[in-house]
Amino acid sequence: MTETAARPTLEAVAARAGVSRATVSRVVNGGDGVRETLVERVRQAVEELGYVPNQAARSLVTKRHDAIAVVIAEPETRVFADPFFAMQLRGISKELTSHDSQLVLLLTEGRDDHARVGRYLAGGHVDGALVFSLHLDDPLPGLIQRAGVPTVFGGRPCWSEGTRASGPTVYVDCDNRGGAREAVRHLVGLGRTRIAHITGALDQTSAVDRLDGFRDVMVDVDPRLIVESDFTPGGGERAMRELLDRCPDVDAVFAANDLTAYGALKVLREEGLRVPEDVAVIGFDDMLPVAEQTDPPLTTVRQDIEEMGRLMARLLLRGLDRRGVRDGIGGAPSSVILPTTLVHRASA
Amino acid sequence: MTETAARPTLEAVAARAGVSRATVSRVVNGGDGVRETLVERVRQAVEELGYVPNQAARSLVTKRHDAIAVVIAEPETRVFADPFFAMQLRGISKELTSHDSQLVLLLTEGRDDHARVGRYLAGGHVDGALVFSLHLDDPLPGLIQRAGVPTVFGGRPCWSEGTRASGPTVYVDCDNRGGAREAVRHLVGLGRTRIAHITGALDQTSAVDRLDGFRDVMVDVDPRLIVESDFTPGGGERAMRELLDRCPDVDAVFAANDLTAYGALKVLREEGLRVPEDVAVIGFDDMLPVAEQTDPPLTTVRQDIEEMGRLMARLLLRGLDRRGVRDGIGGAPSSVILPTTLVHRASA
DNA sequence: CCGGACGGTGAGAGCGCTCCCAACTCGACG
DNA sequence: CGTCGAGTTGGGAGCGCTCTCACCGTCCGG
Repeated sequence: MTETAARPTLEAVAARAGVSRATVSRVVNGGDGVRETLVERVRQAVEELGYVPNQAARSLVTKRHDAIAVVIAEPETRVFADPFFAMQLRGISKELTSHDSQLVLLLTEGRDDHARVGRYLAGGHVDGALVFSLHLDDPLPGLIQRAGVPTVFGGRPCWSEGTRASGPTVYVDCDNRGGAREAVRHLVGLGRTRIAHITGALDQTSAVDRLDGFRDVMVDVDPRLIVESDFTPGGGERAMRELLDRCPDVDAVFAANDLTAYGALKVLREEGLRVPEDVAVIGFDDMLPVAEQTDPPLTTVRQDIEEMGRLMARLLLRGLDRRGVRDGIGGAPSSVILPTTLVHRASA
Repeated sequence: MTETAARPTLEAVAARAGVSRATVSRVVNGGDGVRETLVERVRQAVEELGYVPNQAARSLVTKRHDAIAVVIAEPETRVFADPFFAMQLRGISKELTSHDSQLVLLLTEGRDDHARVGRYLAGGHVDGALVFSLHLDDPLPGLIQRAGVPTVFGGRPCWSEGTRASGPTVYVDCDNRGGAREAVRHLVGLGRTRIAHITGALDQTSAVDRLDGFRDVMVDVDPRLIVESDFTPGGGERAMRELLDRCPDVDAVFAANDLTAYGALKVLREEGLRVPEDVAVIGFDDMLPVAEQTDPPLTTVRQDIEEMGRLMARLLLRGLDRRGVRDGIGGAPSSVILPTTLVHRASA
C-alpha cells in the first residue's frame, strides 16, 4: 500500500509531445481534426507516460460521468440471493463495458435507505439509473423519477397512487402473461383438466401477470386450484400440500417460478405421486442450476435474464445519447417486453 | 427525461447564507471551527436550495473518490450465478454505505477484460479494490497489485509464479481447512469408517484447502475415496456415481459444497440408498435455499458469507483511513480467517 | 497577385470544490 | 491602555480537464 506516483496530466503529455493541452485533449477524445503526424506523436507520449485521463476533472466540465447506477431495492434477503440479479448484472455490465461506462451498485436495506438512494441519484453523480423495484408499494420509483434522473426499470414497475411521475416510464420485462399462457396451454394439450396454479408473491407485478396468464387460459377455473404463495421453495411446499388437501384430483401444476416448482415436486414425491404421470409440473424462469437438477428435470418457461439486463442498459444509454443530440423527436425509447420460450424437460 | 435544473453550487449557498464559499465548505464537511449561528444559517441555505456537493469537483482537489471497486473475475457463468457473490456484495454494500462510499462493480469476461480492469484501477478512479479471484492461474491479482491500488482479496488468492507482488497481501477467507476437519471428524464420530470426499474445482484454493482438511483427519485414506469434481450439482452426481462404483461400501461423503452434496444426494436416492442410515452426507457453505431444501435437509459447514464481505470492506477502508494518517506504524491490516460452524440437519 | 475561406492549433477561461493563508475580531493579560 | 493570541472568516490559488475563440498558414478563386 505505497503511495502511488503522481499521475501524469494532460499538460505533461502535451509537453512531451511538444504540442498544446488542447491538441492532446483532442487526440485523447478521438483525434478528429488533428494532423496525422501529431496524432501519432501524442499517442506515443500518452503511451510512454502511461497517461490516463482524470475522470473527475473531465466530469467537472462535461457534466457527464460515464457511470450509471444500478439500484436494487431489496428488503428480502432470500430474493436477492437467487441467481436472478447476478444474471441481470452480468448483462448490464457487458453492455456498459462496451460503452465505457461504469456500474455503480446501490443496494438498499429497508425504508430509510430509500432516502439515501434518492439523494445520491438527485446528486447527479451518475448519468442514469437502472432500477429493480420488486414490490407494489415501493416508494423508490416515484422518488427516482422525481430526482430527474433518466431511468429504466427492470420489470414492470407499479405505482402507488399519486407517486406516478410525469413522462413516460421505460421498463424491460419478459412476457410473464404470455409465458404463463403458453405453459398452461401446454398442460391443457397434455389432456390435463384439473390444472392448478401456485402463485408468486402477489405484491410483485411478475406474479400478478403470471396469474393473469393462467386465468386467460383457465377461464372458469375452480378457485380452489389457485393457491397463493411467495416464490420460495418452502412456500411451494406449503402450497402444494394445501392444494393436495383441497383438490386431491389435481393433475397438473403451473408454479410461478422454478423454486416454487422445486418445493412442489418435493411434496409430490413425498406423497408418492409420480411426475409427470400423476401430476405434471411446469415452472417459470428456467433458472438453470435449479431447473436442470430437479427430479425429474423441470419443464419451465425460460426468460433470458441476461438479455433483459443488457437491454435495460442499452435502452438507457440510447436515451442518454439522444439527450445529447438536443432531445430530437424520434423520441424517448419505449419499454420492451421480451418473449419467453417453453423449455420441455421431463416434468410435463 | 427532461433536462435537470442547474444544480446549486457552493457559491450559491454562500450567497444565500451571506457567508463565503470557504465557510459553507467547512459546514458541509463537518462544521468545525464555525460559529454555531453561522452553521445554522448555512445548514438552512443548504436545505432550501437542495444543495448536494459535486463529487467530481471534490475529488479533483482531494484526490479521494469515496468509491471502491469490487472486481469479480468470472469466466464461468454458473459460478457467478450462485448466491455466493450476492451475499458478499450485500455485506460489502452495507459496510461501504455506512462509510459513505460507493461501490463500483467490475465484472470481467474472459482474458481481454483483465487489461480493461487493470487500466481502470490504475487510472485512479477509485480509492481501493475488493477482488474476487477464483482461479489459480488468474493474472488479475498480479495486475492489480502492480496498479498500486490498495486491495483486499476475497478468498485466499493464489499467485502464478513471478506474479507475486511486493508488500503484504490482505485477504479474507473462511477456515476452509478447519471446517472440513470438523465435518470429517463429525462423520468419524458417527462411527463411519469408509468416508469419501468429493472435491471442488481444484484450481481454487477453497477446494484445495477443504481437501487438505479432509486429509488432515483421514490420514491414510484409501485414495479411491477421493473423487475430483467441480462444485456443481452435475459434477456431484457424476462423482457420486463413480464413487459408488469404485467403493460400494462407502458409508459417508463429505462434499466440497452444498451444490455438490445436492447432486450426490440425488444419486444416492436413485440408487435406493438411505441418507443418513446407509450413507451420511455433509456439504459446505450452508447455502440456505439449497441446504435447507434438500431431501433430507443437509448437514453442512456454514460460513458467514455476508460477514466476509463486510469484513473485506472494513479492512480496506481501515487501510485507506490509516494511509491518510501518514502511514503510521501499527501497520497494514492483515488477513482474516473467519471460523466456520457445523450445522446439524438430517443428512449426517 | 490579392482576398477570403478553411483546416489546424494554441491560449485562456472556467467547471465546483478544498485548503492555505491573510485578515479581522475580541478578550485577556502585561 | 497597548499588545498578543486564540478563534473565525474570507480571499484566492489551483486540482486536470474541455471548449470556445482567436490566430495562423495555406490554398483557391477572382
